Amino acid sequence: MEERSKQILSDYKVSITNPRILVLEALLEIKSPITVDELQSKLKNKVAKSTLYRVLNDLKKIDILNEFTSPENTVVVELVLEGDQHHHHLFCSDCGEIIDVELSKNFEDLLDKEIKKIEKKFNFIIQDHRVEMFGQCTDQCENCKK
Amino acid sequence: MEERSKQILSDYKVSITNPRILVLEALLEIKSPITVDELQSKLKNKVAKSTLYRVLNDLKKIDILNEFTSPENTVVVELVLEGDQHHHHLFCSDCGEIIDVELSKNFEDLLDKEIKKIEKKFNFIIQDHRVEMFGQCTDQCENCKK
DNA sequence: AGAATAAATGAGAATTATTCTCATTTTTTT
DNA sequence: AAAAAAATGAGAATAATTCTCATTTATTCT
Repeated sequence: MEERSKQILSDYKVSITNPRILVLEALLEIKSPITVDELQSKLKNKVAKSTLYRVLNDLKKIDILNEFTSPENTVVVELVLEGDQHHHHLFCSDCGEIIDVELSKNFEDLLDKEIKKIEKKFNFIIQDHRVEMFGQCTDQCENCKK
Repeated sequence: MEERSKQILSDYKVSITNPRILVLEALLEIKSPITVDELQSKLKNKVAKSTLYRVLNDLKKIDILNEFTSPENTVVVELVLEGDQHHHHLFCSDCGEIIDVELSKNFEDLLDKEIKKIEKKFNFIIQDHRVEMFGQCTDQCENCKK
C-alpha cells in the first residue's frame, strides 16, 4: 500500500511525506467510512493529531476524500479515488456501522432527471448529491455481527 | 405564535416553560433550516446557551426537530411538525443558504422501492432517508439575492 | 389555592473536536 | 550539497456542546 499511496500523492502533485503516506495507507486499507478518532487510533500515534487533521484537509483539497457526518454529527471520512463507483450510505443506529450502498443505474438516472428539474426551479447549478438512509440492521446483519 | 407553541408542548406532554415557548416561536417564525448560532442570536440571549441546547434536545426527543449538518459540518435544525410535507435540502456553497426541496411523488415512490431493495440486500430496517443536493445559485437566484 | 414535589433554568465549568502557532525537521528545488 | 519551501509535532487557542449545581419555575396533590 505504500507504493500506491506514494503514487497517489505524486499523481496529485502534493509532496510525499511520511504522515501522508501513513494516512493514505490506513484509508486504502479499510476503504470504508471511518471517523477521525478511529483513524487516529488505527494510526497509533504515528501521526500527530494536528497533522492528521492537516493531511485530511490536504486530501479534501485534491478531492479524493469524501467527508460527511454520522447521524450523531460525528465527522466521517472515506477515500474516493478516480474510477470508484458512485455510492451512498446506510447508517445503523444500533451499532453505528456505516455501509456503502450503490443504487441502481436506473434509479441514479431518474435522480439526475429530478435534479435537473430542481436546478431549473431554483436557478441552481447542482454538482453533487447524496442519499443517506437510516435504520437498524436485523439479527442476521453480517456487517454488525450481532 | 405563543399559543401555537404552548399547544405543541401540551400535545407532546412536555412541560410548558418560557424558554421552550421562545425557541418554538423562533422556529415557527422562520420555518426553514437555521444554525444553532443563528437561532441563538434570533433569541437575543432571552434563552441561555445551555438551555437552548437542552430545549433542542427536548424537541428532538419528541421528534419534531430535524437536525442535520451543512457541507461545512455546522449543525442545522428545523422544525418538522406532523403533516408537514416530506422534503429534502439544497445547499448553496456561495451564500450558505439551505433551501427546502420537495421531490416529485413519483420519484419518492421509486426511492421507496429502491430502499426496499436495500433493506433486503443488507438485512436492514430503514426508517428514514435524506437526499442532499450541493451546488450554487446562479445570478437569478431569489434565495441568495446576488 | 397552597404546600410539596418534580422538573427546568442560568451561569459558568468541563469536555470534545478542530484549528492555529511556531520552532524544528523533512522535502523539494537548484 | 546548499538553499528555499513546505510539512510536522506539541501544545495552546478556539468553538461547539454537555455537564454541574444552586436557584427558579412548573406540576401535582391535597
